Amino acid sequence: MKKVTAHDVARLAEVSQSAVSRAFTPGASVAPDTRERIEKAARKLGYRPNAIARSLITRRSRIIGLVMSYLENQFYPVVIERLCQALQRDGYHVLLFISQTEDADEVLTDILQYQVDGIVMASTTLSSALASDCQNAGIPVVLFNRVAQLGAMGAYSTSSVTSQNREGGRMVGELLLRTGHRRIAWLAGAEKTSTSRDREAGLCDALAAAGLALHARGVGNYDFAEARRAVHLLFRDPASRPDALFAANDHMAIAALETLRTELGLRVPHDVSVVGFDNVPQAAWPSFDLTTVQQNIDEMVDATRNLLFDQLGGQVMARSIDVPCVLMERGTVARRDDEPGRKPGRARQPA
Amino acid sequence: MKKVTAHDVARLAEVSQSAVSRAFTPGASVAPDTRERIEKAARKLGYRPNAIARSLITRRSRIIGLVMSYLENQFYPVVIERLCQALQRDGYHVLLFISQTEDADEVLTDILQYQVDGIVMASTTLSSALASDCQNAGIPVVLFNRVAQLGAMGAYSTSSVTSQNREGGRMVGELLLRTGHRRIAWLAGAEKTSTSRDREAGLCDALAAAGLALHARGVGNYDFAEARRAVHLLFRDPASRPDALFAANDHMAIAALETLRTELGLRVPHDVSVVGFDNVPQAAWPSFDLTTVQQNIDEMVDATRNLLFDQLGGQVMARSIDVPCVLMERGTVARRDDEPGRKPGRARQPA
DNA sequence: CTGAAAGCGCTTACAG
DNA sequence: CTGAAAGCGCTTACAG
Repeated sequence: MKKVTAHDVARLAEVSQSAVSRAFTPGASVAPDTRERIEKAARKLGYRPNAIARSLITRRSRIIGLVMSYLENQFYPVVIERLCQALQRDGYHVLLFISQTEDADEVLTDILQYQVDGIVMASTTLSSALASDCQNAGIPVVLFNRVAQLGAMGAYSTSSVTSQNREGGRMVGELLLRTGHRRIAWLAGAEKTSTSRDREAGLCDALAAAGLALHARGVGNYDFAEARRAVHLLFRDPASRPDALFAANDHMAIAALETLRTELGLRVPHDVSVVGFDNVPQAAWPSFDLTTVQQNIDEMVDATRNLLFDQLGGQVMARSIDVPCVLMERGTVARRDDEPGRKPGRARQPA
Repeated sequence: MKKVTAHDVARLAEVSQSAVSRAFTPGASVAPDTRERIEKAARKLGYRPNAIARSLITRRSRIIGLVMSYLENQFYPVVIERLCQALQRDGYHVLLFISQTEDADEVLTDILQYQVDGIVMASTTLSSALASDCQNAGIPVVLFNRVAQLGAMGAYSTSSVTSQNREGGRMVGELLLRTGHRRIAWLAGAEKTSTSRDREAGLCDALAAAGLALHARGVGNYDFAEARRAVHLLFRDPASRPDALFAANDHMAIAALETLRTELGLRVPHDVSVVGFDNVPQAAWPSFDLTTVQQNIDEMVDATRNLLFDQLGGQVMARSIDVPCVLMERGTVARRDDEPGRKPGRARQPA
């Protein structure tokens, strides 16, 4: 029941407590036979160095705070898993916080008390006030899958790791155009997130290059039920029904698929094409076979790790890294070239 | 950049460091105006008490270690989310560890160094040797969704929270029997897990009560791809094809659904009924509409919290709690009463 | 290589 | 109510 400390081990091994500490510090100089005596005593007593005490004196906790807001989207569990494993490999550990909202400010006060060495925020952002607090405290923050909103002054920026979302959106736009779609609808995520905005911007880039604009636009707020409602609205009028729907993430794309098939009696991709973003595990399930844009999680995790550790060292400037994403063509996009009754210039706008 | 400590605040507020500490300790006695001065100074300096230092002196970290092994099964992300939130409400935090295997021994050494106040292990178990280590160290451990394997001596037992898995299995068996199924197959999870064994036992209880036995049995090891292979084997021979398949969890049930429909050309539930266990979010999606047994996560989380906190107090004995689960009847089970060519006694065994 | 000593930032009896 | 002091379990110069 009593916790065994380095002193106890020292006593048993007949050395000083300092020696015990050295024996457990990689690279410290201890004579081989001393080390052996210490290790034997430690084993006998079941001694484990107290990481809390070590953190206090070294002023590094080897803990990274991870803030998440919702795990229903299967993308995030995968992120947690990969990130934890990567960090564990480096001898770091993850203190997990669930924030109810995208704005993680209140959770942060908590985190900071734990003297984390760094913070990664996935699917959440923080106010520029708190970002500057962290900067002052010398705690690196990296946003995962979000980009910092520039503060009023643009004064504090936070490092971030994302996919090349705009490029990804553009790829989808081009695919849809190439396969003959003309009435392309966009299903937005949370409007203020960079992911949703950038992907939409990319889509619009592609459309604009072809002299087109968005045919319609709904907001699903990255939520299953809201996406369902938005799809109902988007497809309410048969006369102006979209021929393709690009959802800001797979979670909503799947909601759309379910709604289109089950509630609206439309066939995908025969009547409508659907594309998502993320490439969550379910996208590959035969029931969905969803065409989507794959976010390269391993590369994103790696970039996060690197940003974190670079900034742990010294006072490095915030940096943003965006990793390429790749189009995963599966079964939810049809070719519409030969679609009967198609009116090519229908949605065309004057440049 | 410099960290601000209680001393800094004390100096500015012109009080002792002890006073500052008291001002941040709920229930400690500080004069109102002193407290005000301190709070003002703290605000000005951006002071946040160092939780690490506090942990060292109070010998309670208010950190709970959470060990998980695989998050692909959507049941676990939901568990993480609820458990984190519940613990955060109590002022505790979660240090998350991902273990590659069901056996979490190696990860535990790590955890123990962090002086966690308690450990919850979900989808993992630990050796009785380590369980006894934890017991000696006074660190409560509760298994979530697993039950302790009794050690060789039966000496150390670990607290656990599960659903009433056997009862759940029995309910499924009875449902299947009631709806006229006779050739009932079982798709096991990982064979050594209590969940898989208990659910199977419940199913067999129900069958035995009707004078039946398992028609066939496969092993999916709680894995999507393995479940798929097992389903192929189970349905290889058309002559002895099961009329119902009960999978040890939804993750495998969905794999079975996909395989049955896409690769084997069977209709569910027309040709085969399928039942799962967990009631993960996807089970409710129209594409699956999976009949399953719902695990009551909130109650399980609550029980976990209570077990943890009971044992935090004193030297309470390990306890096991099993919470009721409920049958969720959806669309993957058919009535087979009027099935043409059915042979009622086909699989009947002598008692 | 090894030990005595200072100190990380707190909490908490103990006096006053 | 408040302060001086001890101490949580370590690490790390500093001498030797």
